Amino acid sequence: MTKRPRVRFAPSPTGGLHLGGVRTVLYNYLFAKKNGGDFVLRIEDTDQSRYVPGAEEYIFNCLDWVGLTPDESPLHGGPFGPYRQSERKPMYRQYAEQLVKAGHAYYAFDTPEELEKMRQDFKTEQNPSPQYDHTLRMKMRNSLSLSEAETQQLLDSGTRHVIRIKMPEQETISFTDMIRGEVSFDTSLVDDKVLLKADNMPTYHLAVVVDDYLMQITHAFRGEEWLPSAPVHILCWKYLFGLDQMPQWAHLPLILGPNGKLSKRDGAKYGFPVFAMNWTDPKTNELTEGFREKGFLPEAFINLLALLGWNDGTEKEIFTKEELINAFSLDRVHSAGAKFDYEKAKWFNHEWIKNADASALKPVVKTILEEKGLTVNDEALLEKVIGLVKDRCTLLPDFYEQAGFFFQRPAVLDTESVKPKWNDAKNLFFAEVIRNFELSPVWEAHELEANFKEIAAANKIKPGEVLMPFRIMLVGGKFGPHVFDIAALLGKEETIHRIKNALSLFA
RNA sequence: GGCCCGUUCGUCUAAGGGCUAGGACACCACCCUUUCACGGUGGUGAUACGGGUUCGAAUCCCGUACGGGCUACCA
Repeated sequence: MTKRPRVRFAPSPTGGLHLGGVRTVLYNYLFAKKNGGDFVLRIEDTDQSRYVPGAEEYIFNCLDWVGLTPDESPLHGGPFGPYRQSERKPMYRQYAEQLVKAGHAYYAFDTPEELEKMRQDFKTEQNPSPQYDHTLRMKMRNSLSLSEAETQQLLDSGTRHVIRIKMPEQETISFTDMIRGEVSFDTSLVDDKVLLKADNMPTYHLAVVVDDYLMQITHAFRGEEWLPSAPVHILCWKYLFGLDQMPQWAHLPLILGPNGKLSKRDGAKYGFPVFAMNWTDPKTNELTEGFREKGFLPEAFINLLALLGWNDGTEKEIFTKEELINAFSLDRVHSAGAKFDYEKAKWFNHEWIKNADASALKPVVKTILEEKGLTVNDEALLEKVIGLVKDRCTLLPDFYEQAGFFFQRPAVLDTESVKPKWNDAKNLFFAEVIRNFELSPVWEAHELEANFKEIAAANKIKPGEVLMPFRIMLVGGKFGPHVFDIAALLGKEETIHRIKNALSLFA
């Protein structure tokens, strides 16, 4: 009986894909998959002046990276195409005309200059931004204020014009939002929004209802910033297709930055990514950093986004995509905006790295090490190294700091931490360690540690005095996993080489 | 200015009339660790305010304050 759910994400390809955008995709996707429905991606490219080359492809790459693949899209096709609004251009005018004929919309001939003049002329302290609404429309040049003959004449002569919705004067529009419940608006306070632009492209307001209808969308999710224009869309639905055809709406809470709606500026200012992946503005060449390049795992990214405004009612916080699909429900989405906390975001990533199998991490870690100029030719070693250090990596590039010394001898050693307390006894001790290691038949961490400590005891040296120098010999500084684990993985030859080399520097 | 939405630790949140208001991040302390992390234990820390309704309100209602969004031939 109930229709198969169809949801859609409708970005405009004007730049990088924002955190909030990805979360909207995610909630759409989760809802669709949870309820056995379809997830449609539609490109809202009705503003030709804002066309940005590469932005659409970028969006697809982002979705690919996070693994939220649409069932229908300009790229994947589907039975309701085309999925790019610019390619649907011829469809829209008839609906706008239909509204004019029914008396719900009208032609408006005002030029941008005239509109600007109106805004200036009627601007007062009480009303800083005058609207093109029922109080003003008879003072403007449109098919309501002009005679039929004048209107026809303007139309016939090909005068540039738009079609505006005629908002009723005394009506209350209300609907039930899936997240915030009953919401209502007084139509006398809403302006006569443009539905069809002078270039025959629809505005968002017309396009969203026409396309949602034509694409048989059952549930429409979007950011809360759209709430104020909901009455326009609802009226269009009512006049064009009937309210019983209208999808159910859910206005998602906003993701906030330190001051208001999170913007890419916030990212630059406070040092965290806002876009899913790196985005370079083709005009300015300005690069905005993305979560992927910052070193986030896509699974972690999805996970942290899901929990920004939603929870399953338990204390569980780490979810795989499948678990999210299973647990997701819109009525557990918060209605209040959520401030983005980068520290918590990093914690999610750390959890995912810690819990990941070393083998699963191997390809991406290898890429990172190689990008930093290291050569990795022993895959088995790499896997062991990852297993050893992943607990201390929060972001993927941390693997370079934590594991780089396995693949490259440390360029500089922290000799200052050793030299002041260095003496002949230690020299002799390490000489003996070298002899012992050279003869050691087995090369294994516990064995090495036992031998090391035996030699220390025999030389009346406390292990604590030589452990740190040993570490610095191998890794260059005071960091890394257990020294003997490091030595074990480094191998006999390399370990001894590093001891000898360091000895010459410490003396 | 107008309209709309919102308000529980610094942050993300749980608790849909009945508990010492719970968890997580961050922070602090201790333990583990002869490095740094991981891990473990504990701690600091919140119902914006004022009125109702009720035997009883974080929870329901009203007002105030504060925050956010919108107010384009942009989405």
